[in-house]
Amino acid sequence: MAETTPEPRRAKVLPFQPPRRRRLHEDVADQLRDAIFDGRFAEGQKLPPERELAEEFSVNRTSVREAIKVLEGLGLVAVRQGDGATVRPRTEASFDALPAMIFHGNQIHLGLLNQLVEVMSPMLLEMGRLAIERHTPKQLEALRRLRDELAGETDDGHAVLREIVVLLSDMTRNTIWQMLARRMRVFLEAPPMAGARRRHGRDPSRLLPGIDACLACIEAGRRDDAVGELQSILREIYGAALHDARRATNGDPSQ
Amino acid sequence: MAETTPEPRRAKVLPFQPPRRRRLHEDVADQLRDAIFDGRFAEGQKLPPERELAEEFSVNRTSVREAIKVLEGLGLVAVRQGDGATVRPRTEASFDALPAMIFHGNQIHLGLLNQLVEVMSPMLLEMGRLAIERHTPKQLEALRRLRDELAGETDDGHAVLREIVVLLSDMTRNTIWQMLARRMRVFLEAPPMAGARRRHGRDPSRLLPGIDACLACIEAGRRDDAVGELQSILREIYGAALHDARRATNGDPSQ
DNA sequence: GATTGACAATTGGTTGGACCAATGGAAGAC
DNA sequence: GTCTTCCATTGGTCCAACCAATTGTCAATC
Repeated sequence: MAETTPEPRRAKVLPFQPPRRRRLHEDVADQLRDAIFDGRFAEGQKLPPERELAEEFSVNRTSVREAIKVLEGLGLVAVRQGDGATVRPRTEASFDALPAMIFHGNQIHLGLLNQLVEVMSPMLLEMGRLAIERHTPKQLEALRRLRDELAGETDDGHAVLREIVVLLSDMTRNTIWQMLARRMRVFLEAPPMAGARRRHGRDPSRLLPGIDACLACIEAGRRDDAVGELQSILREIYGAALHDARRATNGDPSQ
Repeated sequence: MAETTPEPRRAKVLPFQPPRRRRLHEDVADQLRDAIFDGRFAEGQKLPPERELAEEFSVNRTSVREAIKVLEGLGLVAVRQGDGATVRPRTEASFDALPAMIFHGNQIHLGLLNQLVEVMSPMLLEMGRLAIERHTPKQLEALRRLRDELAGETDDGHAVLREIVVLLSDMTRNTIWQMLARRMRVFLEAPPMAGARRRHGRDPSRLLPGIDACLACIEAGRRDDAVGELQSILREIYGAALHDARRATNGDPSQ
């Protein structure tokens, strides 16, 4: 496991995605899901019978069933034997359905994204507060390493940022926060958001002064000040994200 | 739809549950899920092949596949063709898996429940803050009606409390909060939690003074004071819930 | 005429079996 | 040793059939 050459490790040229062979039912599920969000299947309305959908999609009924099972898991439809699959109210949906609700094709549902930020903003601040309160020296050291990585040459500063959020969640010693932080990556890595950031996003290294200030406060034992710095950083991040999203949907010239 | 007899509406004799015929794959999924949480399948370990599980459960391979699809949706396993289904780290799980993680058979995972309260406590307070800020007169009226329902004879005060939380989420005019509040019901209605409350729970009407105080502050336009009252109410609720849960797991004499 | 009960069509649930496709390790070639 | 080839394992898809719940219909009954 020990590197023979101590020189800085090679940065990945591109963030290649593993080819992840798409399964049929995933394709079917995505199309049905989008149809629901489009309103082509309204709340309370019934999906066509499985046998009919199978013919329409030109796949076996099995694949349609698996797709509907996914939608059921997302809380988008309720299935009853003898009856059919009924579209449930949007507010009953699972959080796992949120990315698809917000990122629609290449469009971004700005209203929902704003609402999400409104919810997550105080949440992340609270998470940071706990992290500052409970971290171990070893974790603080890891945080400093990530800070240095952000400062040095890195192929994807945004990825480092995500790592920082995950590390903060670990610092809270709270499993729920850990789950939350890890689930959040799904939003940040959603293609429309990642694309917008790639085209319009500012360099994450702009956050370094704030991070350094926050670290300094932590080391000095001034926790409240550290939380204040954290709040500034979060505001900056949210602002940038919303800005990128807005530009991505309102006529993007570079697209 | 108008009642011909204006007398108080009949209270349901029993909280009958619809028979909800259990589907095979749900049973299989539950057993596998519990096996994962028990540690019978550790992180990184592989589940037995579908064909083997089918034989073990004495069901068709299709049912096993649907069950595994559910686990995949919950983020508990990762499936790869040609390889198998690998158990993922607990922190990667979906929130939808949380109820099963916390309520295990008749036991309650007190540690996790505490962590959940730690996360939800500031969240709900923030939700209430928005509700107080943005509510419409009509919604406030609905809130007063729920308050009166809690004060009068009601068959299930806890159900009314849940209604109040949902109403508060609607007041925020934020879809994400609405989804959150509605998803939360799953936790509160989980059999072990509901049972503990039925056996040890105090009457929710004890919260009436706090609720009235909060309403008074809202009407007087003193929002900050209203939030303060809300905080007291939440603390009371959390305390009671944790108390009930503790008694439910630590040798319950009435059981 | 209203209610009840039997019936049939519709639709999801389950089964068994077959074959395709990706993975990973084992055997063999160099 | 290293690389390639091959094959057993395992998930993915398909097909055809039958079971089971739901719903509406319609005749029998009161």
